[in-house]
Amino acid sequence: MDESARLMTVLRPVRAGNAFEETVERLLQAIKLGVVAPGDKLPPERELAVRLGISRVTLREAIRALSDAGYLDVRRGRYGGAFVTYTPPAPDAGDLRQAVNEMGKADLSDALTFRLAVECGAAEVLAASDLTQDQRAVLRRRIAELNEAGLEDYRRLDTAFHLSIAELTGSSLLATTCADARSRVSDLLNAIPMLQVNLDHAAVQHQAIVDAILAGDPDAARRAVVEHLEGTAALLRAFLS
Amino acid sequence: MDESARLMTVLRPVRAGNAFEETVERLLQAIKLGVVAPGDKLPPERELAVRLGISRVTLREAIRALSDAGYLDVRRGRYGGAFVTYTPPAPDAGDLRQAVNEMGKADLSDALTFRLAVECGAAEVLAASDLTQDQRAVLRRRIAELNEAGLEDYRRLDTAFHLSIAELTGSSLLATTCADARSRVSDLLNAIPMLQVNLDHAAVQHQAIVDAILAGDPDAARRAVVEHLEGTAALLRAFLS
DNA sequence: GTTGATTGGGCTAGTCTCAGACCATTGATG
DNA sequence: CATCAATGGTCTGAGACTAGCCCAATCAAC
Repeated sequence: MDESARLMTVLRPVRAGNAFEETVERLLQAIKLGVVAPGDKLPPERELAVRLGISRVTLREAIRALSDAGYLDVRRGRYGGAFVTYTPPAPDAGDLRQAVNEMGKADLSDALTFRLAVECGAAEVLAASDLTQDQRAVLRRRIAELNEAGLEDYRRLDTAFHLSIAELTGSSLLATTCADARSRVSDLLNAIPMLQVNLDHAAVQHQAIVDAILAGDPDAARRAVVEHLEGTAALLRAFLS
Repeated sequence: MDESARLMTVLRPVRAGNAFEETVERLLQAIKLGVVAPGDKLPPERELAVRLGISRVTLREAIRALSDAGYLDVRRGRYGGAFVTYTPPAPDAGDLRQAVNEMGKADLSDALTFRLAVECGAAEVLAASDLTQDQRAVLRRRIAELNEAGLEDYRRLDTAFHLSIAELTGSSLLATTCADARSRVSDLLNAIPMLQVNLDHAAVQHQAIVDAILAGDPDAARRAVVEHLEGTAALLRAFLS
């Protein structure tokens, strides 16, 4: 509202924390989004440090912290590495209520709005572009994998499906932003009980999104994404005490 | 496409540069987006350092660099400060061609896609929400100011109009993201000659966006934003040699 | 077994960044 | 013209971060 709202927006902190903290956060994002699946290992420290643009010392501190916290199992020697041991906790309504309230009303609303906007934008952009057969195949494969998934893999493959939409636009900025938006609510989504009724609904909605994109209909894509995301968003908002 | 596309997305550099570089970038964003207008001054160093979450020493190095580069005029003593001296260079087709090609085809496409997605998303979210009278008034005021602007202030007020849409959603994440998207193409936009015919078109398109938002029609809002942004996007793409 | 490639573990010297204190300049105000 | 509050300018010691190097453990291949 205020004329100086833009000052707050642009002159915000340059860094979200020190290198160690930001690295922990990033690795946690990779783990929780299932980018490295349980049982898989992170890239070797030397390579990972280069990718993340930090020193190996700092990376090792972050890995150590995640290892201590039970997310990783680090093994030495050839064929060793940092193996992901984390599996999402079983959904629990009590945990959900607690997590939602820990986050705070304003932050939750911010995150949900953000996610809605960027995922809608990504789906629309994709629906508006001329898709190659390969791109169409990726979408179809992701949704097929998701539909065949057991409860074990559902969250990870759901994430993979959603992020694929942004990735297929070819914009890495958009892909990064959608991944960020998803990770801000991933703990909450994981705590939502997975009832068969809801999974069936989600499957129909996922199909509607894909159909709209493949049909090249941005308006339909937007509506499908809104319907899909608003369902969980309304549920989460209801948990605010 | 690749299964490991997500690895590239998530395990990207934790930091875009050192504290000095990131601070210069941020101040430049504030200046080029017109968050601090020419002739205005930045907040006092002590306050700004706290806002940016960096030490005064680092902030001063960044200010010094921008002062040396001619963006700021630093004056000591009471009522002193770092005054913005930068005014966007006169639009020039040659500069534009050069700037577009310096940026590279992939990055330009990425930035344009990103901006399209997030601005569409923001407009849709805003159109889908119940707007207060205050919010409606802000939108109307911004577009009125823009329509009355001289060539001098046009770019700054155009930016203000676009960013207001994201700000009005109440999501600071979304506002930040839109500001980032805009600043990635601001140099290019500034180099586009401002022909009266184009300004007239833009005014009509701006009005269409506001009308759709005020009418609560997300689909119409999306179409209006797409039409508005695709115009300049197509122009920029055409400049790729 | 022995070897060798790959990987995590650890050390050091140097640079970047910070917090806090103090100095220098300016100009409105009395 | 003297005062003084606000602001930029400067210094210092401590801690964070880095690059580069070498050590230690592991295990497939020979």
